[in-house]
Amino acid sequence: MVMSTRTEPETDGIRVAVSTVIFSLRRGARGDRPTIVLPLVRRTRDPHEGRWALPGGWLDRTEELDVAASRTLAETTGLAPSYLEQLYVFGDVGRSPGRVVSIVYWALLREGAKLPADAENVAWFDVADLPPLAFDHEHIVEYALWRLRNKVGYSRIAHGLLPDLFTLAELREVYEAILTRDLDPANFRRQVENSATLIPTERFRTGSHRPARLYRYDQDVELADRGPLPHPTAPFALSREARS
Amino acid sequence: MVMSTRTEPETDGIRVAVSTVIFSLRRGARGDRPTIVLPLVRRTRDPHEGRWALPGGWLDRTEELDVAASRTLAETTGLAPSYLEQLYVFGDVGRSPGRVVSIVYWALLREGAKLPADAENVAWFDVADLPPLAFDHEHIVEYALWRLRNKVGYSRIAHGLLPDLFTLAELREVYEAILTRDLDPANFRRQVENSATLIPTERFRTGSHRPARLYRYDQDVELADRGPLPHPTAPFALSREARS
DNA sequence: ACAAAAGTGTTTCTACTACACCCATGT
DNA sequence: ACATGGGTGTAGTAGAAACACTTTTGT
Repeated sequence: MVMSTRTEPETDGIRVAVSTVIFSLRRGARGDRPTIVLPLVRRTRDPHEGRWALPGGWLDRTEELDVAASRTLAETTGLAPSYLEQLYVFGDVGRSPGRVVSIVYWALLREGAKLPADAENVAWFDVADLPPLAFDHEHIVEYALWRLRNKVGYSRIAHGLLPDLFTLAELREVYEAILTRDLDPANFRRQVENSATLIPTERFRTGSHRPARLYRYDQDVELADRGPLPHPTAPFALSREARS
Repeated sequence: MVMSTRTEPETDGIRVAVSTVIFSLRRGARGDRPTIVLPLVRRTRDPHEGRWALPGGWLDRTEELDVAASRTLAETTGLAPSYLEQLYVFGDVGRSPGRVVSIVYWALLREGAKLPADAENVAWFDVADLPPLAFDHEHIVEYALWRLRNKVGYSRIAHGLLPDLFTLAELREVYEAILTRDLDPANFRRQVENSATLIPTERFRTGSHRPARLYRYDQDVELADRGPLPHPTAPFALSREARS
């Protein structure tokens, strides 16, 4: 360790936090377009007490970054994400008392995620109708939505919001919810069929009108191209502890 | 401040560093395709002493993130970048002794950047022919190159490597250097002309064969779409202190 | 029978590609 | 004059968009 008696720039006292923007899907009344929702946590202590904020926490010294994101995600929702990616680092000097550098991830949860029964001060919000948020979290959510809308155009990321089996109409509705505009069902069908990322099954969704074929993921295709970055550490399977 | 006597996860002792991958352009013998180059710093102290590393330094508690990136960039090259963007945060537990979270930026410098005369232990390297690097900097450079190659396809980012006036052939050579493949001059011309991001001037580059028209940037068009992110803080004009 | 969603066919439009060709200058 | 890079023209191709149409179910 190099010690110096000169007055040097102060590099200690910077705290590192990890937060996650968690997107999921909520289907409303039958026939309505589904909406993108995210869970927020009501703050119970000082800066911005009472305001809604992104789930997060302090980074532990021995904890990988994506594990920290998965951990806070699991603590909030009790679930493991179907997709997790680093979003951005927000570290403006004035964004929080003291100097806090927030490493923000964004994640997808499959449709129908339920908050654990013991979850207090946690609630789902429609991204189109958010309350005032703590810190600069409104900007963060806005940027995460921008990233999601971009990524949906050139990757299979929308599949991360759906269960294992789904119809093409359900997949299209996910795209429509993210892009907030209607898509032509005929052209949409051809595009995803030509992309060779879906496997048709012999099962059908009945109950209304003509049955629709169910599709499933091609597990060999990644949800999104992450470039040369390594894959995230497998999140510890908090939601799978119950299996036999 | 909330104090606790329980044994809690340790969140102190994490250090925050800022590094920058700085790309510029080097033209070789006349007629050869230019190459993408970046400056590296030879480490003079312990972890990986003697190895080449990305320019960087510790984040000061009162310093904005992009200012820290600009600062280390200026300390290394004496110049201000034509483009600066956050790349990624690397924070693996094992990447460095102690826990270091590195916020990495990437930047472009216009062609022909010269290192300051007093620059010791700094040198330019062709990205296609790098020496072994310290820490995980090889992966970082690989990722930055991937981002550059992607971004060149959907933004005007290549202009950040050129001086104010340039020919279409020079611009095309930048694309070819980044993508490492030849482009059709005729089609390339039409693409950039249709993009309405260049303004033709009445000046021409002479000296060989038919003179080529010089173009300049349309200042109103951003180099790259940054989404809803705020623009970087204007880097303090270290290279412009001499004006009047 | 009819409504409504599933699924197919067809035309148009646009953008990129390949490549032939002409233009203007230095040697 | 001729070689060379600057610059234009044009036909072919692939994919997206628009929309008419057929199919299959529930009521």
